[in-house]
Amino acid sequence: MQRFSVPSPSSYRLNPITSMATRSGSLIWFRKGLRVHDNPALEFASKGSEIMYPVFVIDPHYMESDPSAFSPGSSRAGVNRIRFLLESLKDLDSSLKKLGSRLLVLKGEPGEVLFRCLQEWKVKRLCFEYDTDPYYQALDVQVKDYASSTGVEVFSPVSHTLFNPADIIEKNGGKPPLSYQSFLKIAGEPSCAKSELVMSYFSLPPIGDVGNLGISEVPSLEELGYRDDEQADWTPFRGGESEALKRLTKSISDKAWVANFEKPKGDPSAFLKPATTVMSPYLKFGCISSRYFYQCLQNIYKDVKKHTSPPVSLLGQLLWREFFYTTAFGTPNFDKMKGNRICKQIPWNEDHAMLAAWRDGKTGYPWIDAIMVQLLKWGWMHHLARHCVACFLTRGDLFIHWEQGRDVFERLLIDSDWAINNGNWMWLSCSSFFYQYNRIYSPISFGKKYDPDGKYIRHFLPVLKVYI
DNA sequence: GTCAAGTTGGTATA
DNA sequence: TATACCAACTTGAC
Repeated sequence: MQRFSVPSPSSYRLNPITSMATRSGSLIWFRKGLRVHDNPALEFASKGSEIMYPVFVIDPHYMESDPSAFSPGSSRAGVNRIRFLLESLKDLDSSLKKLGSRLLVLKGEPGEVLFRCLQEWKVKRLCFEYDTDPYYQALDVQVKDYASSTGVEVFSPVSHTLFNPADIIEKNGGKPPLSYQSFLKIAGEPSCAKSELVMSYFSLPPIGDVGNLGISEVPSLEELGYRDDEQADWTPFRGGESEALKRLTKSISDKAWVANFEKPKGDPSAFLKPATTVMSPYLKFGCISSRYFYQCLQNIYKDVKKHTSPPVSLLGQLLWREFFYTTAFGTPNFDKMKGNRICKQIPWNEDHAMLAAWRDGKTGYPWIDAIMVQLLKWGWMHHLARHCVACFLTRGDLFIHWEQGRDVFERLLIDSDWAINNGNWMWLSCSSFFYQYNRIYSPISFGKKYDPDGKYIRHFLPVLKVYI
């Protein structure tokens, strides 16, 4: 069980630093974790290093425009998420510049680019946040092998999540808990509950000689091959750590709201002022630290007489994220029906025309179509709205494979997260975690309940304005 | 074997 | 407007 033996961040700190006399400096490789605050990889890279190379690698497959895709974007991501990522990188670059550093942007296949950097710059340390997604699990093995074979010390702390999923799986006897309540019991309190987080710096080490590796500034959308008129109604959510911290501060400024938050009671049709914090895209890219978010919530809970609890509370939402990260990490083929031991095997229908109608917001059910248009235009919709369209596509109405709905969400959501997206699609299709298939979200009455005047539907389906 | 499980719709009742 | 309750379901945890 090699993949579960990941040391905790604290044990890394105790390791002696083994530097080679001929090497100097460190390289911090940003992937997620696009922030300065509470970033242990950045902290370790900057400590005791005279020079530091902050690197982000643009993978053209992920970032560059693919005109053959079903919506504007790259082959793997919608343009809303690409833009969110670019904004996050610009903000990170600007924060680093204020501290005497900058973001070095390189283009190419990430592993190959990184090997070239390590060769050229002869750093003694490579630091990057540990990542449980299969893409990084595979890539990071190669990178770690390469680094250790060339005498580079690797520091890869767990800081994207509150818990190390491997720890929880180990505590549970080698398998992830499959119910939320048992997850809570096993997980207990995260270590960040009592630790102090490094939130800011006076300065960071300067960058060294970058050689001839094709370093650039953070590119614009146009430079990646997108036309600026490609999407008229952009997502209203701006990327970046600064925006994330502002949004968090504002979201939790109303202590009574935080204390009384109950996710199921939110209004999925509220779009001018969403019923939730909309912190998910910032958590996805690590523009905000989940551990800082956790501490902010605990400080508020301490100050109020009573507050809601998981699973429905705001803290409960952070823990849902941990739950899915843990089950995803401990389940082979988590993103597939076949070969996935926790997924019910269901003979789903093949229907490309219906799938396309669902995807493009053309089912004829205004409530369903408005939600899908919000997804296309904004890359975000309320959690319950996601439930409605996922139920509709799978067990509720069309009986189409959850993997096909998952693909559409994965591409279009600005907060698209591998573990959470796959977990929720299995949940909604009654393939795993939840099995009460007789509980169906009505594509008509559910919308009427929350949007009786059709304000939401009219906003995202303006063609209906004349009728309702 | 028993119990509990975040997030349904519809109806009855206060 | 809010709440209670029923119908009819499977599975994980213990």
